[in-house]
Amino acid sequence: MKNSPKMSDIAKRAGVTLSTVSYTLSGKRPISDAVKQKVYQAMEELGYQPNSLARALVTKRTRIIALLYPAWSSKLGPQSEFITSIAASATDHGYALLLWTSPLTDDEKVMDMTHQGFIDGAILMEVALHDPRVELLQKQHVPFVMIGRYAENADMSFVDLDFDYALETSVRYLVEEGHRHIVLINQSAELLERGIGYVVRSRDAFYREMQKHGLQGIDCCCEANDQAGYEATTNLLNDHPAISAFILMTPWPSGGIIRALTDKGLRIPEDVSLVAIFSPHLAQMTMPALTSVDFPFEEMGRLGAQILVDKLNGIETAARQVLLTPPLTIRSSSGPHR
Amino acid sequence: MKNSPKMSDIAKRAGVTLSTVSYTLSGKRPISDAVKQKVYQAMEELGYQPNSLARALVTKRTRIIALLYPAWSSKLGPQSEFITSIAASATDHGYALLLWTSPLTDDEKVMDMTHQGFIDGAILMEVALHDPRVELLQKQHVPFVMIGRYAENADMSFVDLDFDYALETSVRYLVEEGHRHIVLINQSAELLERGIGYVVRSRDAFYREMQKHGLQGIDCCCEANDQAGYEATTNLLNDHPAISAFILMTPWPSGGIIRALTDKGLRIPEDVSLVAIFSPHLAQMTMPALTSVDFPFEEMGRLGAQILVDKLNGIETAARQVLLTPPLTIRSSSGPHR
DNA sequence: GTGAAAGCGCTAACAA
DNA sequence: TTGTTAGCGCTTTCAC
Repeated sequence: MKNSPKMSDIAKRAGVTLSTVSYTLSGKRPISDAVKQKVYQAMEELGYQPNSLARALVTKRTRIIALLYPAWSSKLGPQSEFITSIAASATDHGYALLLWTSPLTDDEKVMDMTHQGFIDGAILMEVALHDPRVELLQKQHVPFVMIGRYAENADMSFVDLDFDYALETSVRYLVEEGHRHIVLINQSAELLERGIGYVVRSRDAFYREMQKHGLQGIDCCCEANDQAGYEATTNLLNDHPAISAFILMTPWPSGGIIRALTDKGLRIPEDVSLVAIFSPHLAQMTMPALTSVDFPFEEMGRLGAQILVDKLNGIETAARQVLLTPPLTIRSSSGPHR
Repeated sequence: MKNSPKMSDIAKRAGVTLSTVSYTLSGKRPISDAVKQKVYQAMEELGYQPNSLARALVTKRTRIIALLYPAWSSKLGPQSEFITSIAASATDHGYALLLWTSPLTDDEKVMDMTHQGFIDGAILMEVALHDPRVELLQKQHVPFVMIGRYAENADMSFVDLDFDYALETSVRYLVEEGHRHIVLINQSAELLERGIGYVVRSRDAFYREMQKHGLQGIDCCCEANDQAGYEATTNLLNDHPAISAFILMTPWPSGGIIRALTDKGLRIPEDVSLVAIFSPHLAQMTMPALTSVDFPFEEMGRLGAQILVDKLNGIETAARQVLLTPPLTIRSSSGPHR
């Protein structure tokens, strides 16, 4: 980092010019073997490392993509499962991933990094129905793809779980098993208020499907911890003793939920059925293992990165929209109502 | 991104020189209010966004730090809990976090990004006892801190959980509760073979403490999934029917472990005790909630970022070494042996 | 208080 | 096959 050799140093030592060194490195020009030898040797001897900052300044490509996620979800929780798959996929395509937390509030500074040329494109997480980041990115002509969806998605690329489908499937399954009193344990109230797409969509889809079956649903926002799950469940059970099924959108409270059920003397799945929308990992960590619409974090992350990279490479210019519909996997937490 | 205005454009429009614009922005020189006005207005009108790539080229600071983690742990699992806290902390200090997966195998390309001046410093995760990345970073004079430890840590900064302490504590607790046949469910065999610090240290500390009590321990590597947990437990129980306690180092198999126990007709904690070294979130997701040395992901990540930033800002030049010793939190998965 | 000009380390025309 | 040179968009020294 300190006084590192530059191309001119290599050139001097190899007895050629700067550009020859550059071309040797990039291979964009035929170079005689003799010269190649000398250049490589000089680089070796001096321990040369190209300065990609300088390179990026002229090529206008950094090979870095940003992952933008709201600052308030620093406890990203399960969402963080996206991160590793996006990063892995980006790496495979020769890109590095820059994590960039943007306070949704401060529109000005949000993109500080974005526009300054540090990134070639962006992936948005936790997209709200009306997300200021979307407009900003569009205005700045930064290529981006969303994990999640905006309200109005024409001409925008995204990858999302089809939450409408996920909740229809879950509700229908439970209803077919004879359940009539079903509750949706949704994400925290904060996320709902902020209008985060999947939180709103899940709730709406839940009620829509319940109505379709002539049933009245109950929904409830739950903070992402054990305790909150316990309390929410206890309260719900007190208020509506007829409840026989829960749909869980968030994993952290599930321990508390199961404990509350057990403490009430209710058995799973004999007395109460549980259906989750989790990653398979998490769905199988509880006892009993949860029936679940397995959330395809891995696939979604990979696809998101793929789509962005294609866009950056000019392979795909049209918007790509992917909605995934993984099947319901029946495990041990659900069964017929009796 | 496309034809964005540069400083010279602002200068022209404001009727001043390039350098005046630069100084107006940086505030490193007194500028008359009249000029300031004109400059700001011009920036406003043209929608100016400074190009930080160019800036970084001259200042030699990108305000980006890299998080290096081995490519093979793309399913970083719980380790990913570090990522969000590191990112949040970095953001607070004005740095962005660049995720960089380095194949431990290919020493050459590992640091591709590092040396090229794109990053000011690095945080290493999943540090092996003999980690090639450490030597590379040292050779390149890139400031770094480790989450985890090297074999030889003189003059190097790190933050780590004190696994010796964690295992001593766990074993001692179980022994005091009367358990004599204790097994350690460790991370996957691959991690152990690669010599990842905490995996090796945990195993060694486990046997050391068992020996201290005149006991013979059993350890077992387990892949990070439900099924592996089930099988490992079933096999262990068949081979050593006297086992009455498990220490769990990795969360994903725990569902399978609990199910295997239940299927054998063993109750927790009446017949078998479980002690985990997890994040509190995960420890409380199972039923019963796990007694655990709560893994301080949040704190470790925050501290790691803090230490690196201090180093980058020249506040702290000496190496800082932090070893955390969180207490054992007794929950419902453990009790006296009988 | 402001301006002129020399780089930062590289890429890529343009020439030979 | 190789050399020369003009930038990329900014910071900062040196002058005024």
